[in-house]
Amino acid sequence: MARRSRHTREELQALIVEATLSLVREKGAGHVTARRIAEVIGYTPGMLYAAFTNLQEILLHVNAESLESLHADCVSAQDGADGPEASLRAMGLAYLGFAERRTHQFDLLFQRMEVDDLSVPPALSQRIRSLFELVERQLATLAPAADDVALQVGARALWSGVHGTAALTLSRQLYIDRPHADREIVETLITRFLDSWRQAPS
Amino acid sequence: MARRSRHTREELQALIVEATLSLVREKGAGHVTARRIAEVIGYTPGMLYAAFTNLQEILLHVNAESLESLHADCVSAQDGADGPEASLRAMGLAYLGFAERRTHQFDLLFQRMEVDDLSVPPALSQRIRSLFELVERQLATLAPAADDVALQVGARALWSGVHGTAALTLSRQLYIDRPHADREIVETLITRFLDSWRQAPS
DNA sequence: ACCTGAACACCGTTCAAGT
DNA sequence: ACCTGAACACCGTTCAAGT
Repeated sequence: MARRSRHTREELQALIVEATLSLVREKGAGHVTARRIAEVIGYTPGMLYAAFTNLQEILLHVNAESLESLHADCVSAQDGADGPEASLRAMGLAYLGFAERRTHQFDLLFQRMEVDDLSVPPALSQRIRSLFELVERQLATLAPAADDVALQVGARALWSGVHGTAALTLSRQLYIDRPHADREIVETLITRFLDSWRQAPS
Repeated sequence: MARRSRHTREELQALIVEATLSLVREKGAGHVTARRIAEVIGYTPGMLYAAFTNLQEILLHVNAESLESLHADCVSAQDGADGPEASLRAMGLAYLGFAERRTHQFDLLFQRMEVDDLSVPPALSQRIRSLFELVERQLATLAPAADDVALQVGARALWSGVHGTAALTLSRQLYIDRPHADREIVETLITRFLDSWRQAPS
């Protein structure tokens, strides 16, 4: 086949990431192959290696997009909330909701990859930090006297619980027989954490 | 090559699982292949399919072994502890310790597999339940009035936090720059949860 | 210069054929 | 009966050769 079109490297990268993202959403990362990505965008597999160093780097960019969505979901969940506690609850439910609706993306996002020498896209690590900052901000409002370390540790303690609940729900390892158990667990977690946080934030 | 030895199906299964476990420990599940397993035990790859239906089933049995170790670690951590709070703290640290020492096993254990039609080995699901029961028991001691549902939800809320901390630490997504941040986070989590739990367990 | 097409060194899994 | 060896339909990645 002849040359199909002229795309700059950046356009090719965007095409590839978009195609890969849709494959991940539909089938899961396990079914994504270089040959299938190439097929979707109408190129040969070899061409991918002109735009990225390997398949793993492409998946890292998919993760950056996923985290962008997750972050946006959390921010807009907070928008409708009244006060820091409601805000944290809304964020927690949004996080669970993302894990349920975009299961394959969530899986890929938190699955440990062997990142040999690839640079993690800056958008990726930046968005994770931002997520924690959203939590820290609400905790700070609830306890203005808390210092930075307490806020950082507290936000990570609380959010590890939300994340763990989402992760265990997806891997069906929660072993509890109640409808919407995940939401109940996250509600409990947030209630109890804030209970204690309000009394003594340090 | 001629027949090398006579093994019953059960002996073969044990050989295979043991070989696979050691490959997982050394290199991670991503580097485990049917050909490598066969090489370790001195058979041909095809033979694996006389003992198991596929590679995935073998990995499920590896998970059963891993969970056995994790459970044993948690139980023996409790043995040295004085009282329910110390017991939960010791378990939490043991859980983190397992995730750190046996990283590849932990990864495989909580990575979502597409379990087509394979039966999860009963030892596997049973051990997860047992882990939660260890937590429930300590929570019950702290609040004898708590009902079963509160205990189940509480144990999962608390343990999702411990699990989430371990998972985020391994995937380097905690983004906090403190030595032993994971332990600090788990300590915080347990302290705050119990703080609230003691006051109002329901 | 951009992209292809073929190749290389791998996979998981099956199954006829050997012993 | 037990196990092999070869095959099938795939992989990710590279790179000489075409346009």
